[in-house]
Amino acid sequence: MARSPCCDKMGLKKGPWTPEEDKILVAHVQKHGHGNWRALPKQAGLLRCGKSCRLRWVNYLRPDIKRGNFSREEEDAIIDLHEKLGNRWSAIAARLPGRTDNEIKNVWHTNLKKRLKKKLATPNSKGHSTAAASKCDSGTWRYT
DNA sequence: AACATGGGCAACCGCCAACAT
DNA sequence: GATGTTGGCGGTTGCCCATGT
Repeated sequence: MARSPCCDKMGLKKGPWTPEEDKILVAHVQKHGHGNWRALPKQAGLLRCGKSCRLRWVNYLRPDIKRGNFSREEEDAIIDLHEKLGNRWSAIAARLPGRTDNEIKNVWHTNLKKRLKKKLATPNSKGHSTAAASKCDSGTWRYT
């Protein structure tokens, strides 16, 4: 299938978004919506590709996004959903209002790292590899 | 006080599926 | 039905900051 020549276009900005760009994007989306991400940056006067705009909006600028630390309940929900759904971050995010797939993915990776470290530090269950994880009834994780 | 290391997060890349022509 | 376009998703990378040495 054809690949979309998105960010490789010359003259498009990459890297962190500035507050000015955020303002422009928010104002444009609130006024016109985001029917066409590809056309949006041109209409809004942003030197970004549509993908970049969409990502910024979905992961950071959306008004319904809940910022800040994850509660214990949310973490438990992520763990539970991950067990059921696997790495379907968007599906998990859909069940956690105000959270984005990117955020959940980040949390998972950092938590997984922590848990792996913990597990290696306290090898109370011998012979487990690190290939897969499963939840025990106590809420702790086994990497089998 | 300076440097090294690790963690957390935002953003990018590449692929795929759905839709349009 | 074939081809092109767009949006969406998951994996990965790079930067910044906090902490340790």
